[in-house]
Amino acid sequence: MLKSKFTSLLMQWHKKSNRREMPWKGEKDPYKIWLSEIILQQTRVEQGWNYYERFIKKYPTIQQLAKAKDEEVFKLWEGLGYYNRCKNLLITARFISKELNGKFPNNYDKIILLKGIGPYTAAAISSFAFNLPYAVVDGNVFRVLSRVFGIETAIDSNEGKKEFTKLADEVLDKKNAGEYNQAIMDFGATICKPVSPSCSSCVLQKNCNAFKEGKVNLLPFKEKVLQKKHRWFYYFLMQHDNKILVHKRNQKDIWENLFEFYLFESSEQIKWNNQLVQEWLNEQFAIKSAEVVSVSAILAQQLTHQKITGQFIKVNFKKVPTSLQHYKWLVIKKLNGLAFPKFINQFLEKEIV
DNA sequence: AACGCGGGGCA
DNA sequence: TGCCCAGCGTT
Repeated sequence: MLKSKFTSLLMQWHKKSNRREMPWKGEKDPYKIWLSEIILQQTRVEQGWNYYERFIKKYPTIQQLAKAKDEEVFKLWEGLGYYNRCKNLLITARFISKELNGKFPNNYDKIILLKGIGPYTAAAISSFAFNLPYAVVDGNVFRVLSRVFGIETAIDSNEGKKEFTKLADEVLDKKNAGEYNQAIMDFGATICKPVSPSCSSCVLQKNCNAFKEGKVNLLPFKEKVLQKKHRWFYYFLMQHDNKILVHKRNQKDIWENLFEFYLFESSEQIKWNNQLVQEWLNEQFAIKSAEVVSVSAILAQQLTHQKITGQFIKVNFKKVPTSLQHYKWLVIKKLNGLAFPKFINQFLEKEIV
């Protein structure tokens, strides 16, 4: 199909048939567009929707976000995943607030320099807020273009990224970049879906290479295979005097910047029981004044790249061992002010600590 | 250029 | 269970 025909058919579809409403659509405030785009990175619209509304309500301007405390913002981000987005959100809000006098950069080259903003987000902000001619390339765009034009280059290869970026730029409606970008993403999300796309009602069907060749379900093509790790996390809820031991994760690992309890990680399963816990405590902390309160059922969580299995073990110290004195002891009532990973929250929700 | 990073929804 | 989602930073 001619590239110009693709563009005009897509724009016609958008004007006539697309009724996908979202809180940030038609928004012109670059702060709100930026916030929505960060939230939506690798995240479904439905999943990010409420987070967006809570952020805008609590922080209506970038200056207010910039002034917020880290822990408060992470608490609001809790459960959304990819927590580096939240860290970079704060870095960029504070940078713009302090160094740019609160004014969001208004051109692509400056926007893409901001932390947490890559080619996709820079194109999205440039086109939606400033109607600049930059084409977004996200999962939807890879899928639509690979199918319509029958491109089999792997989208997770460097070559593929270049090729699709070039094509995306060629089919962009440069005078209506914002509208076009909305159109192709909505089209990918509602018609040209990953699984069971609506080819029978697709306005591009007659011109779609993948449909003609029967390759719809083979495109887009990926070459990398996901490797999954299995880890065992045993969390000890060390309690003493209405306080509990918490720790902010600070390694380059999952859940960085989130809180957790005292973690004992193992590469294989451990069959804990009261006696084993007691022995382990004696060995680890060389004290006998710890009482094993309870050992939870085995819980599991499936992440994209890892499977976490583990248990929660409550321990009551009559006296805090010296080796734990430099850890952070938090009043239990304040637990709900901290952001925890889902794995921990699924335990806390049904358990009164 | 390759790899690691969450959580949810769907077939 | 496996795949994908309005991707990005690090090494």
